[in-house]
Amino acid sequence: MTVTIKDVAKKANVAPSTVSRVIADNPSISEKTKRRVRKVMAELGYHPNLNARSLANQTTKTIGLVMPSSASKAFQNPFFPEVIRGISSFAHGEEYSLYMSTGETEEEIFNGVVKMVQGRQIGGIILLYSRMNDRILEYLHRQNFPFVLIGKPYERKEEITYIDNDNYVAAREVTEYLISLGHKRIAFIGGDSDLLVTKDRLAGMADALKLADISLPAEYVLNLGFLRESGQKAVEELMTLDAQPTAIIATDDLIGLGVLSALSEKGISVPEDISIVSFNNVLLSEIANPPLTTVDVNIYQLGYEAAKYLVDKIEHCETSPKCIIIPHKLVKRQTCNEILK
Amino acid sequence: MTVTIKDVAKKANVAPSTVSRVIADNPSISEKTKRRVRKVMAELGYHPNLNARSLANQTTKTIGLVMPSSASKAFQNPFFPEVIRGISSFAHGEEYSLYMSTGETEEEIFNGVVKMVQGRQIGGIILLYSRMNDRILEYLHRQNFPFVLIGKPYERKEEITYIDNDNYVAAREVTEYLISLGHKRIAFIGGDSDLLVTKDRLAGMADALKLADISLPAEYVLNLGFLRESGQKAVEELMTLDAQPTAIIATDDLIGLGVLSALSEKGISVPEDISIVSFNNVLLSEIANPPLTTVDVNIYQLGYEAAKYLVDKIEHCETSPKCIIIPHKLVKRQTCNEILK
DNA sequence: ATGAAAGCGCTAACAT
DNA sequence: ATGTTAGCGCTTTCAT
Repeated sequence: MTVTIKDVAKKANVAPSTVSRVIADNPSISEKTKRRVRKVMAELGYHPNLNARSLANQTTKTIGLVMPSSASKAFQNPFFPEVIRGISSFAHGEEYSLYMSTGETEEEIFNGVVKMVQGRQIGGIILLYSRMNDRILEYLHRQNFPFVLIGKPYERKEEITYIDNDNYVAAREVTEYLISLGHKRIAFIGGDSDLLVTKDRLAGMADALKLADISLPAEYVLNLGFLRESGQKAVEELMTLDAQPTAIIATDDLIGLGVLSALSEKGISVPEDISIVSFNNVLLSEIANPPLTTVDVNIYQLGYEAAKYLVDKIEHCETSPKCIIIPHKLVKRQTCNEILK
Repeated sequence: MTVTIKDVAKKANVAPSTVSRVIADNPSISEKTKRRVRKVMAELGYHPNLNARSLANQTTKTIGLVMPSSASKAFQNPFFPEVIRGISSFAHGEEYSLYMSTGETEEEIFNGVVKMVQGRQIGGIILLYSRMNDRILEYLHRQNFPFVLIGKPYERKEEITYIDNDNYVAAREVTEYLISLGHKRIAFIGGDSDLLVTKDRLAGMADALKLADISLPAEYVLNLGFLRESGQKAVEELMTLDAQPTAIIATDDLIGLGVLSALSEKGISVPEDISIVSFNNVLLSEIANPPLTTVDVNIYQLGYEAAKYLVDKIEHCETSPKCIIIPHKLVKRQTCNEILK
């Protein structure tokens, strides 16, 4: 039924191995037979069975993707499509495809990873998030299976290849910017507190503040998850304070949006009454109303480089771990005002 | 190095075929040996090589996903993560995984599809978009390869299984709602005009208008792609008109957001000066400022059902094409006002 | 209830 | 430069 390498071989009067070599463009086959074989392949509509190939040579040109538990709606964050676009773009150039397992809980996801690793379905893995004490990361590292991390490893930084922004510096810059505008009461709204981005950005902010001799009261630091409610709840809490902040740093555009909308519901105007800076520069931060001032972290690039270094690892057995830092850039739009007093 | 079925067989003192049967939970193996074999599998940390399995039995539990050309940033629309979440959820229950090829241009995507189909990497395909004259759809249909469509086929409706909303009715309802609020000058901003959703929604709106004896001038119908600019440009055009619309129907929340922000830039307030309804009820429509009145099309459900019917097709050779309509619901938030005059 | 053996479609020594 | 052959790890008749 399906046309195999044998059919091609027969029709082209060569051995199956020759056909195989033609597919691999092996230099030891004469141009003449190559042409002939290729012609037959086209005529017959031959396409290699990739399972058979993978089985025979113990490799597969596919990359596994691991997202944070999709049950958590974090997945709705446009960050992910965008990293994937970056990954996909590099992958395509190298003829790699992408594979996703389908768990929802942490346990299921872990099992999915084991299954695709041991089941030999993928040649390497990209972790699209980074959190503390990650079981999956532990497993991959122990297995010595090729993987790269988007974000920063919690421990063993020297043994793991990861692609990240300099979130510490980015947050520092953002804070300094706010300070330069005259802000002294600056609040921080983060995503999940076990995510490393959250930690790094908070650290950067705290240091910038300290350097400027500005205090960061505990009530100004909120970690409420990555979603809308995060922004909403944060605003509730912040606004009951005696000393209300004049500026807010949100670790994610989605949170920034939530803050924006919560503020507007309360009749507080941005940037007149309060300034906001968020992170990521997702498409919709520009559509926001008013458009968000945000740190462009080059999401696409994060994905692209991740794929690149992973393929490197897979194909060239590139084993020495690397740390790749993608540049960021503050995009000033309309949510920050100077404070005069 | 890797532990195979033979290793297990040896250690459990049975034949490889027996192990294979244990994996398949074949009833003709005694519970006793099943237990024994399973124990050995656990001890050895055995995991089946899925390539080998696929090769041997010519099936594979993975679903291919096809998105619209990711070069077009349509992919940034949170619609996709959400459908995928739905797909993933059902798929997981059936132990299916997901596979994506990585093309960017139409041509590349098409080749990717052929490769995964002929390469026997996937057992079926879900098309996450539906447009006119789609080459991929043609191909799959001709090959008689199991696939389902999210959206509506342009032709041969009776031969294709598709999951869709009743976009025509939804648009009618939305329009009637607007009419009931007193609006008579209603504009339509659609995504790509060769997408079938756009057509259906426009048709529904047009009919509702006709029924109410309200005209729909050509200048009121804009199709400018799915993105932010779409909303922006549309507002530009609409606002130069002599008879400016008092309400806008946008076929997508992202467009709705764009409109919102463009309007606010011009100092036009929503819903006081102009009303907006959009479609999809993506997470961020709720975060919008003001929160968007939108049609919840149950994106997750679209994905879930798509996966369900695809698996049905694959496993039970369910061949008779079906049309599944997912219910929609108008979610009234804060972008529509009554018009008094 | 279990084993032996052939074969899925391909690659990779090893020959020639 | 090309053919022969033996697997890759699994499933599945066909025996027993």
